[in-house]
Amino acid sequence: MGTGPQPARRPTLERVAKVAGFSRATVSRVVNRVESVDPDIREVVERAIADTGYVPNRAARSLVTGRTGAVGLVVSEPRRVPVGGPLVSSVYADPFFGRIVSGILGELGPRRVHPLLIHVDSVAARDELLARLRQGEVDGVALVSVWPDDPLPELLASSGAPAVLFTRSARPAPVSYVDVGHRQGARLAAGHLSARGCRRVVTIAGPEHLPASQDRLDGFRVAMAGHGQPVVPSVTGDFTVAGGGEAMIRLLAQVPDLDGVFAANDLMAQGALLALADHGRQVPGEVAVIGFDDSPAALACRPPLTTVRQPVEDMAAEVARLLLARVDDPGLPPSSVIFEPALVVRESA
Amino acid sequence: MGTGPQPARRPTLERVAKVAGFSRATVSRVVNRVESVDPDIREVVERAIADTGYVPNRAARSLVTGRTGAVGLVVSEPRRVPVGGPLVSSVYADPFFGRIVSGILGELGPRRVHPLLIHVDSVAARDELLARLRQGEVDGVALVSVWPDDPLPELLASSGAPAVLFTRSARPAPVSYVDVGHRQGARLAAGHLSARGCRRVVTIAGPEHLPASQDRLDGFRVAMAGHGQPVVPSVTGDFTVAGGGEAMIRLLAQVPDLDGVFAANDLMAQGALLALADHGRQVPGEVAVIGFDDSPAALACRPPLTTVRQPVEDMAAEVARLLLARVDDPGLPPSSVIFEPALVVRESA
DNA sequence: ATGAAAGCGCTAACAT
DNA sequence: ATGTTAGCGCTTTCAT
Repeated sequence: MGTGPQPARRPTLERVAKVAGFSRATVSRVVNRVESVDPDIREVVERAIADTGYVPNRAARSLVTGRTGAVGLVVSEPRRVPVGGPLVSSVYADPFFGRIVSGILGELGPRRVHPLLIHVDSVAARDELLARLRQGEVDGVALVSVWPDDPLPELLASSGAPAVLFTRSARPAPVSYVDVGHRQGARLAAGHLSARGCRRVVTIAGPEHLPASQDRLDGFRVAMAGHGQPVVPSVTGDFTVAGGGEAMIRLLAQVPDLDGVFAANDLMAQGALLALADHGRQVPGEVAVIGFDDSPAALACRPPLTTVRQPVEDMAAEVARLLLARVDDPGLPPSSVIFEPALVVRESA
Repeated sequence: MGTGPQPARRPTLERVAKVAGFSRATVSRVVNRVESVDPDIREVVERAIADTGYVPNRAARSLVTGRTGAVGLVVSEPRRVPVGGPLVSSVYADPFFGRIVSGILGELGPRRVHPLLIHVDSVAARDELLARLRQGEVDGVALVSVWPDDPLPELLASSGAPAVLFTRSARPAPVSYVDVGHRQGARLAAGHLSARGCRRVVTIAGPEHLPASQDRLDGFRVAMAGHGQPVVPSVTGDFTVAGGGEAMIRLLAQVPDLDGVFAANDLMAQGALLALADHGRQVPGEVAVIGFDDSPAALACRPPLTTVRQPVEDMAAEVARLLLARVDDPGLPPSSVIFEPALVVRESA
């Protein structure tokens, strides 16, 4: 490799300009695809760029443009262990997170922007995020919050930085968000259970104060009332398999003759299925079970889980689109997109 | 609120200096915690920083220091759908990925560096990553590769940028990596199966050409030979539940009287369990099943899965430590850390 | 259409 | 111990 004795400094615009025989400004224009450049000159410059292996320096560009080309993918969640301890979070292990990452990456990748992963689990971390945002380290933020009553959406809104939430925030705030029709999904589940002839239906709700949990629960209750079951016993779970199992056991004790279960997510439905099997209940014969999400876990259940599908990847892609649009035009007003859920009938109900 | 469409310019060092009545250099020293600053002056400056709400501009700092404070978390995987199609990847939905993220975040967070998520699924994306690395957009890279014979480790090594791999690369390259004792884990599984009295054992291997798959398979075969079973029928799976189920069905057809199964990961073991149940085989009575990973899925299995535990979070944290050390001191030679696997006995074997 | 030159905000020599 | 100053590499008026 013909590199001289000089420490191999990366080629700069200056260098390319020298090689091409034109000014930095012209090379910059070519790099940034500005139209007004003579085709012949452009060609010469492009060759020089290729020859030198030039790549623009992000920091320098950032410094002048005020843009970084990176957005924050923020997961906001209360800390479970004392500060200083290891990071314990079930969010990342939940396939839901992975689906969000896939969707966001799919949309961001082609636009050449990458998400910076930021975990916010304390007030300090929150302040730091806000500071970084103000200071322009990221151009915007996609927020996934599982912190009940999370103040972050409001703070983001008042910071004025481009931000889009994955699911509505608990407290109303003027921020864009992408969500699924939780109530509608719950209604789908209620209708199916009811049509199957279930008359003593129960539900395993998600963590309290999370809008998604609340909406699924309310929606389900209202719909079941419409189907002639005015009271739906409910136990709160934590969106994990273990939590779903425990909730199911309590429900079984509370309503021994239950014949239908609606779990607020697939992982809890899976736990419910396991608990039901442990208690010798036949599914769907004696008890019908419906989950929510249509996560990969739904297929790993026995019997395969009937569930309310949430197009997470598409939703995440929409989050990315909305965010990018706001980074390009900060003046855009907040907007929201609600996706339709769909009932996926398998064997558990 | 009162904020105009123009984001108010952030306070700069200059401004803080003016407010404090000292020079930019002194303020910079305070910000960067340089010792040689008069305590009294430091206090004045600190108040000025608080009053102005100053936050250092990363880009400017980066431009002069050549550091960004961000590292790349790269997932390298061959593309499954044509370029232009959506991003289809099972990697992110695998709890394994989430555990890696948790581990890395836990180590990086306190050091205030954040991972930039980068998906590499084409030669173009690979070149871009390398360019970004050269150009200093990230200070280093943590690589998770599920691309058999991935050339990226070698390219990373020759790029000279700090890089650490999660698991050894297929082709030997002078790069640091963190891994688990695959052969040892496989040996543990073989020993347990054998001690239980299994005599017709089979294995569901991971994708070919991945060192991890190969090592688990070889290690298992060698160990079983030592236990008196010289030939271990094997079918290759793709690390998914569905893949494990299909492999199990083929194995059942091939070796109808099998009495033990070692799956190269928990997801495939889960699939195997499901298939076994569908075929009316009792686990662990008629067939004992052991997985690998000890992922959350292991507990969601029925019966709960006996498996070889891989301390993924700890390993990921070590990846982060090794990487950070190399960012701080680029002269450090490549090193590798191998974690010990452990047999976790539950009910499936 | 192209070039010259002025910074963007910061750190790090070098002076004092 | 503190201040002065010279850039880091780039985009962007403003001239030409």
